[in-house]
Amino acid sequence: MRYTPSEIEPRWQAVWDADASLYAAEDVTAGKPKYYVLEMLPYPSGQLHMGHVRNYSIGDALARYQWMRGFNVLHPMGWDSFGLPAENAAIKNNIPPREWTLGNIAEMRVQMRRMGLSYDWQREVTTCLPDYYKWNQWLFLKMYEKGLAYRKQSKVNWCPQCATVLANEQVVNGRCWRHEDTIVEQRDLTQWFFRITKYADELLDGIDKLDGWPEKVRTMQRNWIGRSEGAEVTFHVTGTGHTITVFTTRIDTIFGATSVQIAPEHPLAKEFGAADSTLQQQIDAMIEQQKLAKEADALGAIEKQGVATGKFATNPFNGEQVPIWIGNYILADYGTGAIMSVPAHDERDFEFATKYGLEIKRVVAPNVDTDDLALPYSGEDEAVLIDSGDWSGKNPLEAQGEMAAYAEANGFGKATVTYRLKDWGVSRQRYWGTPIPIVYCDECGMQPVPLEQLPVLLPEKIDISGEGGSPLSRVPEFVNVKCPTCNGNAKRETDTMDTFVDSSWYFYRYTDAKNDSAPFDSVKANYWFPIDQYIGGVEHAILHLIYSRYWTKVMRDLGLIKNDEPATRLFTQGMVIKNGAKMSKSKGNIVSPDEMIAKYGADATRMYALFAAPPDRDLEWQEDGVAGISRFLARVYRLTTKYAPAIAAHERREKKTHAGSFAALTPEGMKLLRKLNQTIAKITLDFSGRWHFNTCIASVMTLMNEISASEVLMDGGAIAVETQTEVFRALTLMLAPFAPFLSQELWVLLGNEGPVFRASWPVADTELAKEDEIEIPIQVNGKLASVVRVAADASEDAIKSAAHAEEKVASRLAGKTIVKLIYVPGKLVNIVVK
RNA sequence: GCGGAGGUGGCGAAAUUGGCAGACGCACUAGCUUGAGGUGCUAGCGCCGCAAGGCAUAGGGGUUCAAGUCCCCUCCUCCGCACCA
Repeated sequence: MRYTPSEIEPRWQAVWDADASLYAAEDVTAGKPKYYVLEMLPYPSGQLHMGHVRNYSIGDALARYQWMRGFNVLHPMGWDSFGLPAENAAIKNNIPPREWTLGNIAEMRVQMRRMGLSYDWQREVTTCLPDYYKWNQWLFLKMYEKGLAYRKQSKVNWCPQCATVLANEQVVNGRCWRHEDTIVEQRDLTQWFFRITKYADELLDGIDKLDGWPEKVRTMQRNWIGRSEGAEVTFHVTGTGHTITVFTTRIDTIFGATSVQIAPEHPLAKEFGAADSTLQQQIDAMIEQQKLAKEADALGAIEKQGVATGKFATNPFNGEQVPIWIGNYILADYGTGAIMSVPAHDERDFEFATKYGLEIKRVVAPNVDTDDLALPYSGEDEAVLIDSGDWSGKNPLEAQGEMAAYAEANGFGKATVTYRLKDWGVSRQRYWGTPIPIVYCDECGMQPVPLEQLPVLLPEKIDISGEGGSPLSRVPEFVNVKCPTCNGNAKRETDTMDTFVDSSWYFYRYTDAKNDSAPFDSVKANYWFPIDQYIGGVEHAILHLIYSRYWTKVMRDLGLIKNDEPATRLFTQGMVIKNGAKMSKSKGNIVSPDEMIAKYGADATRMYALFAAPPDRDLEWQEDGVAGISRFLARVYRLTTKYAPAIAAHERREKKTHAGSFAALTPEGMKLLRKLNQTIAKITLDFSGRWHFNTCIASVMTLMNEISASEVLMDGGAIAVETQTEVFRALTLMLAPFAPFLSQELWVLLGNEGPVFRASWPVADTELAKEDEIEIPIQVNGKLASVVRVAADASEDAIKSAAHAEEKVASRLAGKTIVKLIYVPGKLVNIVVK
């Protein structure tokens, strides 16, 4: 019989599609241990791409394996379905966003089913539907109540392409995360923010415990949070009532401060500029320069420039007057927007001071013997303070705490911590997102929409032009509303929420997807959480993955869940590339999954995605490789179906068929069973540990080669039907995580019933797996001379004499003296000669 | 510049604890089969060499009986961060 995936796959797909219970997770009362495996939900663009295929093939293999290992598996899927492409499609093709999106979802769901992915579709979550976004609004209001959602005016990132604001996390190299070629602008706007900074320390400290996450992601998150311990010190501006507070991590060097530098956007700069129009012009130029540099993501590249204000400030530690400068390299939105400049001990300050001829005053010296007294010197631990008043002679690290305490005691400073992390701006001036449930009343001011009035529905009839502000603001029926407090005329908030809000908690909704009285039932969430294995692309390392960690902590503090982190283990799979480059439309190197499936079948396509490289590495898509997998599956099919009738008739369904029949086992059968059990052991190990599916599949291929080589023996009766049963049964089970359609087909042909992935994973018999003969390499001076074949339990002496008996060994030993002989039991012999 | 991951045949890769480098697959070569057309099977396939043998895991050095694996130096590729005081 010929292997025809185009016949087998649709047939089983129809069976599976008709049975919603097939992949359903059991409820929380199931007596089994739970296992929550999750792949990141896709944006429904309408077409699955190879990155998805790879991501889902990994997750599906794991889900099926864990089912076979006896776990209660939760393996859901959903749609991150709000977002701009739907609006763009509406503008371009005049299709309503909802219609376009739901159409895409339907198409992609078909593609996923065609791939045979084992999702529990009863738990499907579609974020753009009111039954989901209602809970976004509900959670928003809970956060509003707790002061975690607030409105403020600030400088925000504006993507002209999206015509909306972006959060800091969504700006990549100064460009929009969705539009690589679009430079993000800076604008002043009033926006809604989530107070993620409140959880900065917990988010940072939690990283240490995420030992199931890739180090790379942990490092990126640490960098992003950017915690910096230091101190604030307040300087009085001479002759005015003003003060300047600086932030420094090196308060110990304050006796070496020779100027104070403030950002051009610092409030005092404005003050100074007001009295001096030349100065104001210089300040304006710097502001413009910083803005442009930020937009070009070249803040680090601008040349340091400054302008002296002519004003002075008093160093509260020693009473010295230092000049106040405005520096183009000082950022208004980090720390206090002002620094003290210590040229002797900071590289940047040194550069600046040298350029403008400012005083350089050494206050730290190395306390170890060194000739290198060059400045700037930034040593801390092996150093000592000099010319620093009462702190002279102290170690800098020690002095830092003391000096901050001193500043605090005297009212001009304190120890403090700053973060690079900023609050999460969530307002979007777009239509296709969750409406922010807030109403503005002339009388009562800002009012939250009462919970019982949720959801605030998106109006269906809307004209999206892509121009001029938030589309919702042009829908009077939406905007005009009665104030929930005074019932007077009021207006709705017309911005919608960032779509990253949707994906911050969607995985909780899977645990109770149809709940219409709460986002989910806490009992259910607490049973399933945390996620045991989360799988997705590394591109979300600081976007989705930091937001969802934050959201988990917020929901915990709202009493909804108990876990501190969403996922115990995270796996970031590599990219799928073609001809050395990431697949993309612009490069024209896209390979369509549908085309692959049509040509080779879903099984071969999925299996290739797992075989071609370890899952964490980039994978070069080679169609010839898919053809190779397809040939392999065809061989499995041909051989299994050849013996299946006899095996099925034999009707041996027990796990350990060989138990009573060892005596009847032929040496040839024994050999095959040995290989089988070695393969089971190898795959089981790789599955539980390193996830190297490529080597798993390679070892199944090796087994298959051995079975092929035994065909004559099976035909001739040298390998009995009992043994055949054992071999083909296990082979089929081992293929189930990788090639679900084929293994299901073979499972039934072998006389079994029910889903193959609910059968038990085979257990390796270590006794059977043992070799009775082993090969021992014989080295002479570390170089391979020969290999001897000996009984597995051969004595050291027997192996040594076998080694000496080898002609090639003897010839290399001739005329030499044996200095030493290394024998590693079961591994090798190395004869060292002179 | 800082941090991380990598560099092994023509290609994707394997070598899990320092112990036969290149499993498995692709491509290629030869033969058989098939007969129309990405068929199946058998054998070969790191490099040099007729062979014996030698040389090979980015390059150089070291430790060891033994190094892809451990240590030191250098080079290259990819990713992240980068005036954050």
